[in-house]
Amino acid sequence: MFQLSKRVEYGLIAMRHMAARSAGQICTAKEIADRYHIPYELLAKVMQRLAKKGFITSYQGVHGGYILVRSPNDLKVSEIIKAIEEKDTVTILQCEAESPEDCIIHTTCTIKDPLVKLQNSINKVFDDLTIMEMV
Amino acid sequence: MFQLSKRVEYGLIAMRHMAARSAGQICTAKEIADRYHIPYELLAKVMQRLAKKGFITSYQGVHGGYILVRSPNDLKVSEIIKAIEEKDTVTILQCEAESPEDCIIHTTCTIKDPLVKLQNSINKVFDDLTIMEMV
DNA sequence: TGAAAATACGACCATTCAAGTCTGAATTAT
DNA sequence: ATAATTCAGACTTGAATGGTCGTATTTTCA
Repeated sequence: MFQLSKRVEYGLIAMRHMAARSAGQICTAKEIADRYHIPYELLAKVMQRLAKKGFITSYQGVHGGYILVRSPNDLKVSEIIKAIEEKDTVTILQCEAESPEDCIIHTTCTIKDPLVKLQNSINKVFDDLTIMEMV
Repeated sequence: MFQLSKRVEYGLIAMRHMAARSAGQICTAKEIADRYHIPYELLAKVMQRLAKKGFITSYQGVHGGYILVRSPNDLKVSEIIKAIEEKDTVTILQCEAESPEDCIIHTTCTIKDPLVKLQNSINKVFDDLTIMEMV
């Protein structure tokens, strides 16, 4: 509970790794998987997702791999989490996640307002950390 | 992912509810379950846990129920989360949760340090919000 | 031209966890 | 006694997560 998924952890490790490389240098999924002892197939899927979302560019073929698109200091951790989880919010409250009407509690939910404020504070924390600061 | 569990949500709702009551007034699990349309059995278990951890005092029997032990402005949200989840840390990183040796990555994990800092910021957010501020 | 190295994509499985339910106690006021 | 409550488990179900596998497709290069 209240943990980042392995997918996100792997994604952050990969992004950090690429950021540490000199710009424009290509990285393969295999190389990263080996280096950090993480399962290749899973990492590969994460990177494919990151590629699809435009964070990294993919190159197929023998000397293929991935390259960072944006500058590390322009890459918020929050963005990467959202991309990997395919959500557009990082939400601690469950009722927020689905459509508000689905939540039976909704109308009587007394903790929502204070926790939304708390949510904003947490979002800020994730927004403020960039990949740049991780390398 | 990255959400509070229903248990925690229900627990916070219950704690807030009791805090809103005049001090010393007894509340039953059934009353709270009805009031907020949450499943009684689940809420009951959450409150039993909170009782065991000393946040509320339980009274059995016909006019039994629960009463807040401490003052609402002394009740950090972080404490309640930890009590309900039976963890002594609220941890976003998975490698942190188990014993560090279990994590194969551990030795090569590059994102740990920065995320621990981020963790601290988040902890602060949960520490700073009290039940008092929710009522 | 064929083999090798890489990404791309989807199906699949196993395990865990959360949520919820149920059953049966023990306690206590009336 | 009976009813209302907490207490303590076991149990079921469903979904999500982590991980694996198989099979394309693309590209380089010997």
